[in-house]
Amino acid sequence: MGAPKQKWTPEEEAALKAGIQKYGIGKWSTILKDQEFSTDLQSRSNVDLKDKWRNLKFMANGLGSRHRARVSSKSSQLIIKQEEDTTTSSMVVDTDMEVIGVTSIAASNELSQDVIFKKNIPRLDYVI
Amino acid sequence: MGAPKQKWTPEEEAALKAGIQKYGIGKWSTILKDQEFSTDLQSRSNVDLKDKWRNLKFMANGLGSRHRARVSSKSSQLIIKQEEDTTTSSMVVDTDMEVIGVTSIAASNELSQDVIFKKNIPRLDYVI
DNA sequence: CAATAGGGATAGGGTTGC
DNA sequence: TGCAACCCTATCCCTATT
Repeated sequence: MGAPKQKWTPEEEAALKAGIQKYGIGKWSTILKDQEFSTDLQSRSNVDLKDKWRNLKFMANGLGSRHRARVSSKSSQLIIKQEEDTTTSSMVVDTDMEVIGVTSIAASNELSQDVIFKKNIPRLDYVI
Repeated sequence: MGAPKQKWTPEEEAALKAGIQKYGIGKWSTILKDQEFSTDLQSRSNVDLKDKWRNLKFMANGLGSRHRARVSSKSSQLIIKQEEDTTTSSMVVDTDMEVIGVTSIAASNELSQDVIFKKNIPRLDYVI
């Protein structure tokens, strides 16, 4: 094992969120190359950023980890999908820099759903 | 609520140790997939293997269970680290199939420490 | 080939039952 | 009550795809 397990610090988490605000979801390498974030994220790879974001997403939706969410009943299943084209997506961020929402628009024949979440107070009623 | 506490048999324990000899520490799923061990370990998961190995490790180091070990003073703390590349690691096993030692070699600039243990007679003097 | 998405595996803290 | 066995899940790995 390269690193025995490097826990994410609040600084790293904040840098990741700020990077997502600036470039959008899925632009992990772009975020890493930005001097604004590269200092805090020095010890992280683009894959690390992807994995951490996945984890944050599921933490925020109030259902716990992604594995727990997968065993929920089909009727209440949350299927979260991101749109790759940042020009068609928007993000909502509160004053504390907590990402509270991401809305994406389906392109062409690709299915898409909105993902809306908040860190401490899940707003599942917003989710369709 | 989970499984009714299935105690490890000597056969299972031996299979686990043999698997570790063959593939190295941390290759739990690989061990389970090997037909040589899958029979004896049929009722065990990769996580079970990991947990059992952790118990064996702490039993062997003479400090008792891992929960007790956590309250020991920093100066006497044992920090155990494994090298992932099995081609650079070796293991020493006695005739009774008791794992008595594992030595790993640091790769490139990565720090590494040896872990040496014995089941009944701790050999802490071997640990640096 | 560099990067991303997603499934899968591992590590380590926490919990439970005997 | 201590400990072996088991659970939870953040982090890390592997592979397919583009």
